[in-house]
Amino acid sequence: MRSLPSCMQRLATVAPYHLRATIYDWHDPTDYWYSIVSGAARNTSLTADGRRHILEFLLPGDLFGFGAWDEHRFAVEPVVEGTLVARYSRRDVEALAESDPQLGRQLRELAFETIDRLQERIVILGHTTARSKVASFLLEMAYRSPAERRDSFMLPMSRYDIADYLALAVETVCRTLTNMRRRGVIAFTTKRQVCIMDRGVLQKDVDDDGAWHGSDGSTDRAQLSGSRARRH
Amino acid sequence: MRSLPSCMQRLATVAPYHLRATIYDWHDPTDYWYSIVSGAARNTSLTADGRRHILEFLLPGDLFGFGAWDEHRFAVEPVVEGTLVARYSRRDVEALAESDPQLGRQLRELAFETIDRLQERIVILGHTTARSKVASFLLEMAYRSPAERRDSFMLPMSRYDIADYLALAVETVCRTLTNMRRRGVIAFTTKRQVCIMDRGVLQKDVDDDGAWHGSDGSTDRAQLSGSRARRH
DNA sequence: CGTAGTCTTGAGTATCCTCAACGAGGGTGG
DNA sequence: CCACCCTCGTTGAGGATACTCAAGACTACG
Repeated sequence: MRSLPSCMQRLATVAPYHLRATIYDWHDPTDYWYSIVSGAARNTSLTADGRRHILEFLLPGDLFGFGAWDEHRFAVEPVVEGTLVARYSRRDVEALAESDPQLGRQLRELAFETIDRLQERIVILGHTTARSKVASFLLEMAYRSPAERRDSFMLPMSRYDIADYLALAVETVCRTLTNMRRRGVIAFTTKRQVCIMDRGVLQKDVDDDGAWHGSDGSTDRAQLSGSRARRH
Repeated sequence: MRSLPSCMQRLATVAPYHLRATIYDWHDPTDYWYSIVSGAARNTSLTADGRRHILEFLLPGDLFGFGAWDEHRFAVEPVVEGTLVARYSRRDVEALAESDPQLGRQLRELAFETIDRLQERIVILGHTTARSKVASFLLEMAYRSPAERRDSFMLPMSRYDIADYLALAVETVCRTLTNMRRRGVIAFTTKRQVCIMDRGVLQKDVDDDGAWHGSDGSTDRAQLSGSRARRH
């Protein structure tokens, strides 16, 4: 995780957020950019029928609030009490970038990182089985955890948040996690503290998306038409 | 659709691509940025089991190839024969931006547009029913079509591409389109030319995601737990 | 200790996937 | 010119996954 440009740090206003508060809301003007200092947040979209969808989880170091519109189209809320968020005046930063092309370049790089993160996210959502989605999610969280905690890390969010993140029902998330625990792939010290016991199996769960029956590979999938195993 | 900065146009190299060619491939160095001049392309990810997933469709005007890595992590291929693509040397453009903060700002804006597009994409993928996904896809394509063709537009990609885009089986895409046609929501002049007959119903299909049974609203969804209708 | 929210498990059902088959259209070669 | 092949598109039948509904255990907190 790249750190933010030092010249931005001087423009930062850091504040803690309560669980019920919003860091920014739908239709708020896009006057600020933000980054998580500690804690975690979720970028959420509320659909017409009151259903909720989580676009991304924001962890320490992530810069967010980017957009080409005048108003935010989604809402960002903390998922842990007292999450510390740094706020930067968009106008001030852009004025600074006007005279400092180096900062402009760094801002571009940060936007590119957001693009990478979102693209990876789309790949995860593109998986079709619950097992593949949950395995992807766990590996993503492991990857985004501090390097010394890649195999035993905290899930700051609730099971409901995970469900809305993966577009699954809460019950399915629970069942899948339980199944992985019973298979010895993961373990829980608490409900929110997870240990990856067998990263290889977890990766295999990701890759086996769509290959439910008969993993012996006897069926020549390359002969089939459709999205399953197409040669390009 | 915003047009690209004029000073970038001078750096462009335009070339047509055949169907079997790749505009850029996995692991290619990220030395160039690109934009579609005419035609269409798909940004694809090949998974371990040979399955394919389409991250986004690229249409005329879209700038792409952004990323914070040295190598591309996905491949972009044309979906129509002879797609015209403009190529820009990343180094040249960034060098230009170094001396022209205005261009740097425009590049940021373009990256922000990509972020917006990807976030919208995640919302679509987050829908759970096939009907909702396909309806979202049609509305997205309508929105991205030229303004005078918002209700009768071309689908440049195959049904297989649509399936891999929405993480559905081809057969499900076909069945859903057929169902929409039978309901009089859409119509086809050819297999690739679609007319939106009732935009309201289509929007309703998007919103009714997850509300399969009993659309009378008698069940107080706010009382239910889980991702279905949570008060936040 | 009661309440509210989170987490988990069970039972039944519906949607979507897989497998299979067929028609349409375009390109190629005998 | 027509047969042949290949891809794309569509429809049908059956089965499995994930959803809904339901209920209970667990945790935090006033």
